[in-house]
Amino acid sequence: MTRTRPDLKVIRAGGGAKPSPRRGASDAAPPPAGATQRIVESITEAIVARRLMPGTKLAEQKIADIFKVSRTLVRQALNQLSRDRLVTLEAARGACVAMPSVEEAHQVFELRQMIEAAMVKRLCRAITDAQIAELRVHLAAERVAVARTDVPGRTRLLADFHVVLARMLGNLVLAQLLGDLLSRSSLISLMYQSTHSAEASLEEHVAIVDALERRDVRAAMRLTEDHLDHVESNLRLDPRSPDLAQILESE
Amino acid sequence: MTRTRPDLKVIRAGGGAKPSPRRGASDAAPPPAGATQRIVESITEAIVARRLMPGTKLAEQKIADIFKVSRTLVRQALNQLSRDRLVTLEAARGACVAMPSVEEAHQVFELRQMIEAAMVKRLCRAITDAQIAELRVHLAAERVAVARTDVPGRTRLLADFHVVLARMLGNLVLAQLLGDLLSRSSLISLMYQSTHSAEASLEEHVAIVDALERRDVRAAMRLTEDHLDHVESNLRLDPRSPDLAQILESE
DNA sequence: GTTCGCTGAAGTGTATACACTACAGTCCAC
DNA sequence: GTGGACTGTAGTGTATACACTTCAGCGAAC
Repeated sequence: MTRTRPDLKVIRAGGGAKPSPRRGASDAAPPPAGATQRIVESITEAIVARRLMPGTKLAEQKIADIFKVSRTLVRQALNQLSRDRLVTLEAARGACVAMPSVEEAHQVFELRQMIEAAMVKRLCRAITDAQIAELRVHLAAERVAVARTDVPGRTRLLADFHVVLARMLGNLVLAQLLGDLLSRSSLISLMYQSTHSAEASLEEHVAIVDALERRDVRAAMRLTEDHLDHVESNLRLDPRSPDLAQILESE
Repeated sequence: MTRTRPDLKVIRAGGGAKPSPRRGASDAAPPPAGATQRIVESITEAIVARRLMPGTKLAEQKIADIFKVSRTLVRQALNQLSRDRLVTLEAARGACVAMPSVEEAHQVFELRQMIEAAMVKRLCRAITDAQIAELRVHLAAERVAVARTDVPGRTRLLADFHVVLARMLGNLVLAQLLGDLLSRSSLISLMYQSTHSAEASLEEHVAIVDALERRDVRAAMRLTEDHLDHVESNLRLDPRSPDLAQILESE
């Protein structure tokens, strides 16, 4: 028996409102930019915002009805999402919101550690005072969201911090890659995290910016690696409830 | 006027023969793994093997005829390829083999430098003697291909060296990412490289493996960064013929 | 009572049809 | 002779149709 299948209409909750300024710093593709992209962004946002739980079946026709389009466009969207690893496609069985394995979770965080440490290293040499100020503004926004326990907002801001860093290197390829990894990280957190300490993440972000301001390469790298270690170790990666549910369902 | 449009049948030359053991160390999806994937791999292989030149128009119906399928599957394949940045999709104008800009080329190599240096750093602590031996075997194969000036073979082997390193960390996410970046690098080399010194690349690979064998972290990282710097600086990234052609065509 | 096989519904995989956009070549007006 | 509007064609964007796979439910045989 499948658990309470959440109504797929959650996909649209707040869907088109936030055009998700990510995924296109170069191609400013506004509203008429293909209906497929709209579907991709809505579903991505729904997953990252934790309205769609891992394992949720994504039936093509139902999504098509919700968006008032044909299955053709939905299939394109699901294919794209599967390349982002946010949904899994099983041959002739359809699409589900992905359930990343413990191993995959670890690999994603390891890769982020490698990339973000290298990124911060270069940033120490390249960052300007204006960019430092910009980071301070971002941190202030994080602090507000954390203070008012605005869960969706703080989740997004805490993740965007890393993308903002990436963009400051002026490397769009890097920025997009990190955006993808952060989406996957969101899904992983959703699946395995019990109580993530948003306050701790915020303070670690502050420490990283402090190190950047001092141009302290060694400290910035170590703080970044520690931060990601900390986030990962706060996950419940030991075989517990989510995996249990998965096992029970697949039997 | 478009330049001499090479016959699209080049897509199939040697197509299904080499199932391209890349792109799926986990999902061993052999022949019946969807016709779409077959098309993606054929076109990818054709681009990387330099049978399809940058800018070549990829008309859906023509490709559909070649593979004896409907446009539906071709569209799926082209969408996937566009996410790999190997082809560009222009709204209502169709698909072309991508022509990465100078800026994008630099960003790809910068990202590779960041990732591969970090990868080699970790590898110094984790690599086993058996894996060193495996690398020596790979280097021997590279040497043979370089010696007999087997251009397609040496190109593939020189690129695979980096993927082999990635796989040795046991991180599939990393390995797949690097595979994608190497495809893009191949396209970039194809577009901008005049005479790449395969011998130099080979010797630099040897030096990296030597450093790995000594577990010399500092040297391994520096050699890796230098290697990629060298490859990039051997490209003709100054505005020359390819860009000129591009500019003339877009006016 | 359990297990195997059947059947029907639901859903995916692929092909085809049709509308619309972009482009080239032509024709007409000036 | 040149510039601009027109029209035909090629090609993309989306929808729909149909075949096939999967799965749940039911019934019969053991």
